[in-house]
Amino acid sequence: MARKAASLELAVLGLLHESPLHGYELRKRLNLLLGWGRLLSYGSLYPALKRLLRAGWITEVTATSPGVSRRQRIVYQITPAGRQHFGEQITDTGPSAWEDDSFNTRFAFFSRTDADVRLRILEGRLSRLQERLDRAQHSGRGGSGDDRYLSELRRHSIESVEREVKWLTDLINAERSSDRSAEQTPAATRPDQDQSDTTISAAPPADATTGNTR
Amino acid sequence: MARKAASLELAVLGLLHESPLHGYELRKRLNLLLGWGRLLSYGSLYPALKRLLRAGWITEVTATSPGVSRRQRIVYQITPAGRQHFGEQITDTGPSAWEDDSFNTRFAFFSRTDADVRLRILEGRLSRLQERLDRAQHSGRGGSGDDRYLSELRRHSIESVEREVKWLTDLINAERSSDRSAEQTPAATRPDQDQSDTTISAAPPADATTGNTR
DNA sequence: CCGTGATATATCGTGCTGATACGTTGAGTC
DNA sequence: GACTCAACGTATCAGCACGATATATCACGG
Repeated sequence: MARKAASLELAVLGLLHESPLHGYELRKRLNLLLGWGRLLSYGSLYPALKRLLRAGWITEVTATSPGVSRRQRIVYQITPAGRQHFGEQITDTGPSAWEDDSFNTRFAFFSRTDADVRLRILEGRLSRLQERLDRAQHSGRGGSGDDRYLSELRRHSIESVEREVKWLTDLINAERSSDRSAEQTPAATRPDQDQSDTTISAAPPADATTGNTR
Repeated sequence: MARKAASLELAVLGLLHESPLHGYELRKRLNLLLGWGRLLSYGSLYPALKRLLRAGWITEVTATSPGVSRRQRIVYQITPAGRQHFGEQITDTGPSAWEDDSFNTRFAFFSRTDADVRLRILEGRLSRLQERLDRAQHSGRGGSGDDRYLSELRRHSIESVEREVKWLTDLINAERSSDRSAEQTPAATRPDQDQSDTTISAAPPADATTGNTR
């Protein structure tokens, strides 16, 4: 249960891993890190922080002003147990590491992840997207035959997923190269100035899509 | 309240507008129509149907077998009041018609929508996406400075939104053309065989994305 | 006939989302 | 110095989505 909850908690631990933060700042960073669309609400953040407190992964400290302001703020810190938990979770390639939220969170902390784990996660994500693509293409026209707008919507959705697939494929190739040749460029290494690539393009979480979701 | 709920109800009314359906079939079609990612669960569908029943927009009929099977099925039909409500909602360019779910639902029923309303919806959606783009580009590097993976994630997210923007722009131009020249090709009219277009590309709901969302 | 898988209806717990409330701090401005 | 206003900051609530699960019927093959 709580797939999304788990990835939110993981993201919080990841941010606190670097430095202690208070709620407001935490929300801003989370919104930058994940979620370019709808923003994370306090109604999700605070309950998540409480769960983390209960589990002993973080502690809270009431701090009084950093320099000028004497405004009270509640600062959250990660505990050693929390660091350990974060390490286990980020490494865990268990079921569900390829879902939208979970994948994004893990990807955001890739620089703290081992190369082999990175590869496993990228490949898992890739196969998950390919499944979506198959389902979408297989369904063909869905019920309503020849509606122009509907088929345009579908075309665009499929193209989006294809773009996403291409992105992952490039990342995987980059990982493999840097894996073989010592430990060089870890990231994307976009082929060239790109533009006018003959291959297909794919895109984001099918859900959202111009497509999507919802 | 209930942005998502409202768009789900609208989608159900839109499907029932064509023909009566039972729950199982309704779910399948909704999953084709919207949501290429996570599928709609009965835990959302049945409560939505109950809300629609309570409001008097649909009625349920227990049907016994279409041909061979004498299995009981509960078939839902739209009422005249439901048709009217659907017409009002689909035309309503009120606040919130540009959100991910809401926009997708409305777009899916574009062929039953007047040309001027289509344009208003597309333009509203466009400006909403442009806002996202501005926010994302403005934020620049968000806190963590130079993380290779993080910046790659951001780059891809932004590209996705740009692709989405381009899609909408093309659609709007197509609408304007067909608007001026009588009432011809309503849909996309992709420029040519496409591929290797020199312009930038944009994409789906920032949320999902490789970026993403949600 | 018995198992398997698609069809079909329904509910429950967990917790996300958007709205809202309330209070503080700092900067501008007249 | 008093006023306004936006950003900061913590917190809660109603409504509802989601995933899991329970139950049952039907078609088909072995």
